[in-house]
Order: sequence, then C-alpha cells, then structure tokens
Amino acid sequence: MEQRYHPELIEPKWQEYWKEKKLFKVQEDPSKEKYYLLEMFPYPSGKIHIGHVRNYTIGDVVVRYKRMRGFNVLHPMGWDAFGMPAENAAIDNNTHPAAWTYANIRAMRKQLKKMGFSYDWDREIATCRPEYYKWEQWLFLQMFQKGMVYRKESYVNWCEKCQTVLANEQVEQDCCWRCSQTVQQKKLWQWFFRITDYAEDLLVHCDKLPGWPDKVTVMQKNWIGQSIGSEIKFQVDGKNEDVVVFTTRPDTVFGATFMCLAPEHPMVETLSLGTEQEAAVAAFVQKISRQERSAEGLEKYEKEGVFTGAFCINPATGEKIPVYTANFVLMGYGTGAIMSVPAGDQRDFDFAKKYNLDIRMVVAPEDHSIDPENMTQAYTGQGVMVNSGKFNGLDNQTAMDEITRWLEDQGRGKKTISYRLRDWGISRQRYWGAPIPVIHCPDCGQVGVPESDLPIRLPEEANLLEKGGSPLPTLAYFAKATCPVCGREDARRDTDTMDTFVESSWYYLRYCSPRYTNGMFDPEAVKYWAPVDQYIGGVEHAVLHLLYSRYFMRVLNTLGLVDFKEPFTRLLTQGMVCKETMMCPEHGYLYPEEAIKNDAGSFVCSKCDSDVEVGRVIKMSKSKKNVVDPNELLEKYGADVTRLFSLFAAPPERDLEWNEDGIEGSNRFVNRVWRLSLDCIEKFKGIDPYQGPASDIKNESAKKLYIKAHQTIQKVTDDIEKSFHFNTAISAVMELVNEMYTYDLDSDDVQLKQVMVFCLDNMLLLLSPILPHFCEEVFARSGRQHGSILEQTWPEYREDSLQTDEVLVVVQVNGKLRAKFSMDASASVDTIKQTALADERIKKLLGEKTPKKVIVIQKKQTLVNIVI
RNA sequence: GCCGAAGUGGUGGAAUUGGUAGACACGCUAGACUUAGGAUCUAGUGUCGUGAGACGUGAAGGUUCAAGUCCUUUCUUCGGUACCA
Repeated sequence: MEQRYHPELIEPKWQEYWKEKKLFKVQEDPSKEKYYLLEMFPYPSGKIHIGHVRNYTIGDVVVRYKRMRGFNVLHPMGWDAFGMPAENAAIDNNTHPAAWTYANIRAMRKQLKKMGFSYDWDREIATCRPEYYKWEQWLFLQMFQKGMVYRKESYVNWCEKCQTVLANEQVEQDCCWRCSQTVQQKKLWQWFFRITDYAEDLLVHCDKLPGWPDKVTVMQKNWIGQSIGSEIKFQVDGKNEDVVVFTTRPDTVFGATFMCLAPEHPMVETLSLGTEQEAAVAAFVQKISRQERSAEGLEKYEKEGVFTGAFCINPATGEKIPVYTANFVLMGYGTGAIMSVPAGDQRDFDFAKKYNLDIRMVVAPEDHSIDPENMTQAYTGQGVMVNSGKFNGLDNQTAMDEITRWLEDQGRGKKTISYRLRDWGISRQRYWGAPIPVIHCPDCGQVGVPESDLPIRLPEEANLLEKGGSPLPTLAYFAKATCPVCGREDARRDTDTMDTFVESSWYYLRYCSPRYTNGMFDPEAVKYWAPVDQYIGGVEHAVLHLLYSRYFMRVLNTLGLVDFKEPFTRLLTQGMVCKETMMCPEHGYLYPEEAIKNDAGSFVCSKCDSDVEVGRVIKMSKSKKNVVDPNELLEKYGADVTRLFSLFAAPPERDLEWNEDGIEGSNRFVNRVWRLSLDCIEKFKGIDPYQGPASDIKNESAKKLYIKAHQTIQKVTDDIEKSFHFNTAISAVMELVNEMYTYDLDSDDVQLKQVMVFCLDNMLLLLSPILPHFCEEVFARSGRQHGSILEQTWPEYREDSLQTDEVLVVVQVNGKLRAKFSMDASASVDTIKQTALADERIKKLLGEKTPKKVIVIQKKQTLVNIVI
C-alpha cells in the first residue's frame, strides 16, 4: 500500500477525467432544478493569490455539494479584464496592456485549472474582448436614447506635469504618485448614468433581500442615504434671484444667520462679481480646486470659507444674512447650498466661531437653558421653539412640518427627499477600457453611433503615452468621425472609455449564453439561469459593485430585457485575506519573497540590501504586492490539501491574516485518511455498509461509532447548507476519522466491519466537495461503485441514530463547575437533581448549608446549578 | 470624519436559542518505533499555584442562578468612502 497520497500523480489524472467526461459542462435542462453559483470574477493581475483560492474554493465546494443534491448547476469563470493596472504595467514594463492582460489570463487560467475547480470553461469570457463590450456599448445606446445617460461637467484629479488624469489611488498626499507634482482638480465634461432615478427603489428593496447579510444591506442603505427635509428659497438681496438650500432641519430656519455655497456652485462667481470680495472668492475657489473633493479627502482639510460679498434674505425672519462659500459644502449633495444654523449644527457652529458670525438659539432643550454667548457647542437635540415668531413654544418636531407648510404657502419652500447617492460618472480618460459609442458633431451635438457600427473597437495596436495618458485622442483614425446624422466629416469620436464597473455590472448574464451574437444574452438562457442563486465575493465590494449591479438589472428591467430586478438572490461576503506590506526605500513595495529575513529578525530587500519597512496588515492586492502565490503550496501539497487548508483556516466571512504554519496539519489529515481508507478497502473487501438503526447494533463501541457517523453527516450538511462554515464541517470529519482510528480493523465482529464500511463510504462523500481528486481516487479504488464520485448522491443521516442513551450532567455550585456524571437520557428532572445533590464532591461543598435554589436545565446541555 | 465589521491560549480558530470557555488543528514537551526522521504512533499542553483552588474571551461597568454571548461606555485593528477592482 502506498503510504502517502501523491497529488502530483493523482490530481492531473482526475482533472483529465473530468474534462474528458465533460462533467462540468452544463446546459439548460427544464427537467432539473437549476442552481447558479457565481464567484466574483478576478481582475487578471498576473497570478492568483490566496484570496482568490479561498473565494473560489468556497464556491467550488458548494457547487459540488449542490450537484450531489441533484441540481443542474451553472458555475462559470471569466475575467474582469479592463482596468488601470494594465496601463501601469505597460508603462513600467514597456509592454502593451492587451498583451499583458492576455498573458495574465493564460497564467491565471492555468493556476485555476490546477486547483481542480469545477468550472464550465466553455463559458469563459473576458470583458476586454469586442464580442463582450459590443453589448455594453449597445446597452449604452439604449440608455442614451431613453435619457438614462447624460453629460455634465465634473472634476478629475489632474497632474499638470504628466498631463494626465489620476485615479484617487494614484494621488499620494495631494501629489502625483509618478512625479510628486501637486494634483489639481480639473473640470471635464463627462458621462453619467442616472442611478439616482432608482435611489428609492434600490433603497426599498434592501429590505427585501433576505439572502444577503444585514451588514451589506445596511451599508447600501447608508450609501444611498435618504434624508427627508425641505428645500427653502433665500432671495438674493437686491436681486430677483434665489439661492435654494436643502435642509433636514427646516425647524431651525429662524436661526439661519448665514449661508454657505459649495465652491463649485455656479452662483459663487456671479454673487461675488463686482463686489470687493471678488478677488478673495476667486482665490479661495482656486485654492479649493487643489483639494481632494472625495468624502475621505474632505475630512483632511480644515473647514474654511470666504464671504462672497452678497447677502440673502432669510425668508422666515426677513433679515439680511451673509453668503459664504465653504469647502465643507458639496456640490453633489442636496442643492450644493446650505443655510447655516450655528446654534443647531456643529459644523455651522465651528464656522460661525471662526468667522465671528451670529449665533441664535431657535431650538432650546427643555431641561436647561443655553446662553448663545457662552455656548461651546451646538445643541442638536430635540426641544422647544424659541426666537421663531409664531412658532415659539411648539416642540421642534411639530414645527418642522408647520414651518415647511408656512414657507410653502409663501412659495419659499417645499418638502423634499434628498439622497446622498450621486449619479454614476462612467467616463474615464483612459485607454484600456470600452470606448463610449458617441460621436460629437459641431452641428448635431452628441450622437450615438449607429448600432450597425458596433462594436466601436479599441485600437489594440495603439501605444500608451509615457506618462500614463490615453493615446485615443491623439489617434486621428480613431478620433476622427463622420456624423451619422448630418454627415459632417469633421465630427469627433468620444475618446473616453467606460468605468470598468460597467463590465462587472452585467457579466453574470453574459455567462448564460456567452457566445450569443444577437444581443447581450439569449433571453431563453437568462430566463432559465438568472438570477444568480448564490454570489460569493469579498466584502470590499459591499457597496459599489453590488449596488451598480442592482442598478443595472433595474435598467434592463425598465428596458424590458429581463423580468427581474435583483441580480443576486443570496450573497456570501467573504472576509479578506490580509498580509503585511513590505516597503523598500529604494524599490517601493516588495513581494513577500523579495524581503529576506536577516539574522537580527528584521527584513532586507533582496535587490539592494536596504532595510525593509514592515507595514500594516492589509488586504492582499497586486498594487501593494503583499500577495501570496499558491504555486508553492500546490507544488508541495497539491490542490486538495491547499483547498482543505484554505477552508479550515477560518469561517468564510472572517478576515484572515495569512499564515500557512497550519498547512502541515491539513496534509497530515489527508494522509491519515489515505492510509485508513486503503487499509479498510483491503480488509473489508466484499462487506456491505451497515444500513439499519443504531439500536440494532450489539457491539457498544460499534454503536457509538455509527452514531458518530450520523452526527457527522448532520453536522457537515448543516454547516454547508446553513452557514458555509466549512472549518467546523472539516473538524467534524476529523473527529470521525480520529474515532475510526481507535478501532481494531482486524476484529471479527461483522457488524463492526459493516459500520466501518458505512463510515468510510460516507466520510468520502462528505469530503468529496472539498478533496475532489483525493476522494475520486479512493472511491475508484474501493471498487464497489462505478463512475465518478461527483455523480453520487449526498448522504442522508438517520434521525433514529443521532443520539446515545446517556447524557452528561454538569453540576455547578453558584455557577461554578464542580462535578459531572453521566445518566440515562430518560432520567427525570427530580432524579437528576437528587443525583447531583448526592454527589460526594457536591455534598462536601454544601456542608451544613441548605441550597437556596436548585436549577435544572435540559436543553443543549443537561446542567444543574445549585445556589447557596 | 462618516458607514460597516472584528478582537477568545504561544498560533488559526470552536462554543444554534445566555448553560462544561478553549472542540478541531498548528506549535511545543515527553515517550515509543526506527539505520534515519521534517514519517508514524502514544501521552501532555489557557494562566498562576506544590496542592486544594483562584483567575481567565481587548478594557471598564451593569443585568442574571448563570455572560465570549444581552445592555452602557471605551480602546485597537481591518474594509469601504464614489477614478484600485
């Protein structure tokens, strides 16, 4: 008998077998119940890392389990192949994004195949292929026709020196990551999807996704950020013009002593025009344009503002109040203007203190009074109206509605709902993406390209500019176009490409009919397979990717292309696999293998010997190079052990700091099972598994083992079905194996032999989704069944064989464990109590005292607590 | 900053509804077998204490017969924060 499992011989053999028998190829089959399981497709960064291994192993186990349960399972794989890293790599290594991407896909596909994942590879897609993005362009045109896409000016990070747009990731401390020049904000005309039209629908349905983790729907709700409030018009002093503000606190309007506009607000310039503040305002707006305007960036800057030189009339008080422009007001939220109530809002309060502006109490707490002269912070709580004319004395909740109605009657306000969610900007001034299918004509404006011209191909032979800029605008043969409407020949093609989130918003539908040429997908195939029954991916996608996908299905639903709105019925968000970063002062981020540990225990760079700075433990990502390639594990232990270990390390939703010290244990387990199985096969030839109830087994230890086996089936099934907690499923099987090891394989007891055969068979079935190659091999060697273990059915446990006749009773005195004994499971509460009190150790502890109370619990645990 | 998570032995983690804290592993210690061992097997292993016992789930309070689990406050770390995907 071979003493060891040899993955290098066995795994390729079964991979070949599965391929030959086309076991993972699926087709629509109305006679079977479908199950569509999808893992988030990878960006082809070059190599898969442990995070991918974990993600795809989880999915593969569920897929194999569902197949054994009789489902017709769709399990595809593909590549999120457009994106910025390809451009960066092209600049760094003097390659072409396409060449780099396709080479990476080849390498990663090979690695995935080595892992034995059960994909239907015939359905593979890559989003950078024209056959894919053609349909994305087609959809863009449909949306364009329906007014679901529009253009507006918005800001990008701009490096003047490199003459290029930078992603947020490429901005380091306000500077360009390549040249360290200070980054500017530059205004460009860009395309937007009107996702805000669906804000309410997306929000409402967050509560109708029972298969999603609450934390994800909570994050989405907060992201959409509905707030109910009012729009109030403030007339500009001396002009027939209004500034419209959005506020969630219309009750405080009497306390509005100044206003703030976003620096990008169109009225900032017009209001300051001709005042002595004109220059100061222009300077301020210029200054702010250098500041990062992201939510995260905003917090980095001190709150500041400047007087515009203009005043507005507070519609409630009739007073003139100054209008400021301030960096903490966002153009993208509400109306881009706020009324400032320093007594009731902390930011307004800080601002008022800084610029010496009036503070007036309008909502006062009921239990104490506040003097606006001496207050140190805003009062944001509930209270009673003061200084508010005829509304004085009302509670502020009532006043909210009444003041809104009052303003409405005067035509100065109305109740509105505002969302934090902004429209989705999809224009990218990049090369490696899907071209936006629009032609700009001097006469006709923006014109969609005719459908017959699709796809608008990305010119793959183009070379990237040295500093990272897109070459598309410089390519006359690409950028020059004839207007499809009027035929003008000096029209210009849009040279922006689409955000890569667009590709990932619908790829799961393309998998249903990946080679379909008459549309985005074959409606029949989508009808059968969609929506995705189980989606699995990193929790870092909780908001953007998942929200965009939900939005896209609503768009397709509106366009009549699909009959559902929610793309993913169930969602599992796995935790991230993390690792510390390694930073060399000379060479930047290092791969783990490039940082060498020296005798002193610190790290040095393998290229230049400099001391390496060990950074924080963060999610594995190609850009930070803190990635662990599974190849080494695959070489040494094979796919099955690697799969087992990645599942055994932690439950899927937990973040994991990568550490492979434990893999020896997984390897040891697999080899233990190997030896035990081959031993059993040899010794129990011709013996059939025991089938009956546990109560018919005479040998007590055989009975115990049999019950353990049924408990294991139950535990593993529940863990997979209910929570995807494979780590505990695996430890349950380990317990069974440990127990099987204690039995004498040479015993003459026939029932024991039958029980052992039962255990062996079922153990293999339970492990087969996790260790598919291994289990195929052992299953084949057992010789009692034919075909693949994949085609077997999942084991069932017997309800009548899950319990032993004895229960363990634990006895506590004042909640502290003092004794335990086992008893017949049918013992009465009274018998248990008496037995506990009669226990020697308990008697000693009680001494003369009489227990105040004796509590007997018979739930998961039989427990007696004696209170003295 | 804001939104969402997570903190349990030397390590990864376990503990349906509050009910034996530390399952299952890694590591370590000792032993067995062996020409050999980075193979395998057996036993031990939360901390303090010779012991009885005491203490122990990031920290501090609280509820309860009983708290890792519920409540309040707080600290640290991670993810997202709209152009990384």
